[in-house]
Amino acid sequence: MATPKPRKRREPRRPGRPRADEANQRERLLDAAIACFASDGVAATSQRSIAVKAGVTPALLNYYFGSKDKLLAAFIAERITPVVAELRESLLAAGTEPHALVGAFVRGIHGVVERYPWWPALWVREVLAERGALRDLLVQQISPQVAQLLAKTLTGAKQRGTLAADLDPRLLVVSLIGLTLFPLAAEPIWRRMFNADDVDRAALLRHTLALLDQGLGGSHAN
Amino acid sequence: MATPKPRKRREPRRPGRPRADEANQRERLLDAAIACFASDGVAATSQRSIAVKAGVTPALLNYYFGSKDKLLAAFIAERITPVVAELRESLLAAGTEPHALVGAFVRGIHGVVERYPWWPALWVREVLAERGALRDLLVQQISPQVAQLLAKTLTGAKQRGTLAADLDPRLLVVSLIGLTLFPLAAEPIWRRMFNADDVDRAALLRHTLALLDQGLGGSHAN
DNA sequence: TATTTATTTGAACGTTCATTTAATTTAAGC
DNA sequence: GCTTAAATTAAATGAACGTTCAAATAAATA
Repeated sequence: MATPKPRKRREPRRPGRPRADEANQRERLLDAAIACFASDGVAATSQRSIAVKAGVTPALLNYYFGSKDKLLAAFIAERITPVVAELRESLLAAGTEPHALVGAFVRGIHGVVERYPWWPALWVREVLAERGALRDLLVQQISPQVAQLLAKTLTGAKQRGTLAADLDPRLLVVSLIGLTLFPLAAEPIWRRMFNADDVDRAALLRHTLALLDQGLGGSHAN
Repeated sequence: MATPKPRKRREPRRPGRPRADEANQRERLLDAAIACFASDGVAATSQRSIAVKAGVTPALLNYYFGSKDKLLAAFIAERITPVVAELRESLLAAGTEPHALVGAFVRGIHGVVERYPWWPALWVREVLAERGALRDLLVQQISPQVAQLLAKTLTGAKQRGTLAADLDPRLLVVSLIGLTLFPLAAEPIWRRMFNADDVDRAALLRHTLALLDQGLGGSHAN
């Protein structure tokens, strides 16, 4: 467990306003919630487990957020939406040439994950599931800002011939996400699986860009 | 909902052994469980919700499976493991040339998903999560049979120069899974997102193989 | 036909969940 | 220093959970 346990272990915290240290509880609680969401999934996370991780009682969560639903809403508004807006900006700055655009996307995702390690696991998990907690958000808000933008630009590139003819621009967006988000989400697994301690994020990034650039390469009969 | 509701709707089923129709309850219950697992996640699925979907009481689940844990174990043993073994066979039959091997993998996954539509969503969801219900299974049993086999063969190919030099064979396995399983898991989403009713599974397969074959293609300055 | 065995429910148990309320402690403002 | 406001917990609520068990009903066997 990465999260530090509640500071001292002395007597079990009594009621009452705390001694002025330990400000920004709200942010701490959000952090704890995200950690639980990422490891157990949103639906399977109880307020109790979040509270335990943060070293408080479940009642405090409702003091700050009102309810479980509102806690999720706060998480989305304060920790998801801003990052997506940022990602969109970097795409807009990358222009319309496919290799540059795709590179910007892959690098952009890597950049996000660098700062928010929980991002890919949570994202993959809560979007792909039929009743995932972030699914509606993706389709209604994120997708227009990022995926549609990408697809539109790639469609233009294909018409100009700067994108291979047998690729579907819309499917390429999906492939891109699968090619970046998935390996990052699965990182702990393939590290263990392949004893791949020698591979760092930069190597993963290079590998991904190389695959996108040229495919498998080598000679082949097919 | 795909699962047919309990046949008749008359009076609310009393106790007692049923009238000889409606055999293989066990399989029906497993189907219902899988449907719930796929849409809500394993941890968030209650026995009650499975029972409701199958039109029985929660007690019956425990009659057939003993407990929630054993139900999960039965699901894995009876519905996951056999398919993996099958997939492994098709890889062994594909030989060692990278393009053929990779093609066999991609086609193999598509074949599995054709028969078991719940496969990708469940897989992605329960493996990527830190405490996912299938994670240990993957690392300890599936991975050696499929992923390690792939990685080993690809490593050999790279040494013989039939695989691009700047690809990492182990990471390529991860890329492959991301490139096939992820788009299939996300199918309902990108269909809606891009109004992509014109794209069928065969088109997705062609697109994926094309991307693997040549990358983005087109002309580029980079 | 009589008896045993298999399958199913209803009802109950103790646990955990999200949420509310009252009490408690400290900080902040006057 | 007094009063008010903010932050926190303990305790309580009712709903949902997994599980167990006796009773009920039909099938299978003798």
